[in-house]
Amino acid sequence: MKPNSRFTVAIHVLTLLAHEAGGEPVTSEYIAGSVNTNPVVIRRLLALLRQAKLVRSQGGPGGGWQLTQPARAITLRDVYRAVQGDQLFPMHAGAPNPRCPVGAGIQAALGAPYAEARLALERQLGRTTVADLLRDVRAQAR
Amino acid sequence: MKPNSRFTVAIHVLTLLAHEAGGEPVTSEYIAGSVNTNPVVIRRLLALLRQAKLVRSQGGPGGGWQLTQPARAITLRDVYRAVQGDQLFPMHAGAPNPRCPVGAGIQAALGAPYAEARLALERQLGRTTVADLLRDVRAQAR
DNA sequence: GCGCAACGTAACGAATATGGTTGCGCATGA
DNA sequence: TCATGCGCAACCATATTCGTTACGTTGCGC
Repeated sequence: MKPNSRFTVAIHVLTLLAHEAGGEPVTSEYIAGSVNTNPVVIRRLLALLRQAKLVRSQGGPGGGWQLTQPARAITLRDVYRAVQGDQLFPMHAGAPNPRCPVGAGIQAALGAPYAEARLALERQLGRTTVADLLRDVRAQAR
Repeated sequence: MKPNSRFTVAIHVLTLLAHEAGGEPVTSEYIAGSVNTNPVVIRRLLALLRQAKLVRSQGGPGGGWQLTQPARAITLRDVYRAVQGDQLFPMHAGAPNPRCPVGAGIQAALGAPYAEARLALERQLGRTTVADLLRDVRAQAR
């Protein structure tokens, strides 16, 4: 899948917006230059972040993208939930054989462990904020 | 990313082996019947689990697959590490722009949070064993 | 009102990953 | 020696992602 770099790119973009915060809105073309991709790709991704109310966009000249919250208030958990809609651990492609005792019950049995695993992951992601990353990136630049 | 059902299928297979433990080795064809897929797919997956020393295989008539450890000793963390070789959160496809301060440092800044997130996930997965799942599946069957 | 700048979105294609299938070689045990 | 079952490579179908083009829409400034 698999290579789904949405999460990493989303964090990159938000960190960039935090870096430029306070000035003019940032255009998707500028962002695309930093990520090294196409503006449309960025807009597609930012549409997800806007649904999650992490950013807002403005059309017209002088328009672009801005954070709706201080970077300190945005955790990686928020980003994860905004862009990673699919299941962490997908189930079988086709359903397992219901006539086999294990096949019949395995998916139900996995529900709780999978949910707990996702919670544990999100709990840890909640400990890092975009502000943390921005500080780290700026420290590297020296 | 996505659909990588290897993890779920691997757990299914191990639970099935635990269910049949004590008797004859189980053939990949029989397992494929429970998972509802092709024997070759099962053998490909079991090859990974064998590398991790979770199962052993035997050729010839009466051959098949068996667990190398009691189900109580196999955690979902072991399975995860055996079949999920790739990064949890892939980085950018192409490298970000090194002339942008954020692009230059974001991947390095993400190293620690990503590693901690993976650890948290694995720690939680380590709390469930194949024996737990087998008990759950058998309880459902009643 | 006009025009430009920028987003919004649909449509298409290339590249890649995954899962399924076939085929054939090899080891093993009766 | 022969049938059984694994080992493995090759191939195809499908799905997803990412990139790109194209076109519509919005909002600001003149």
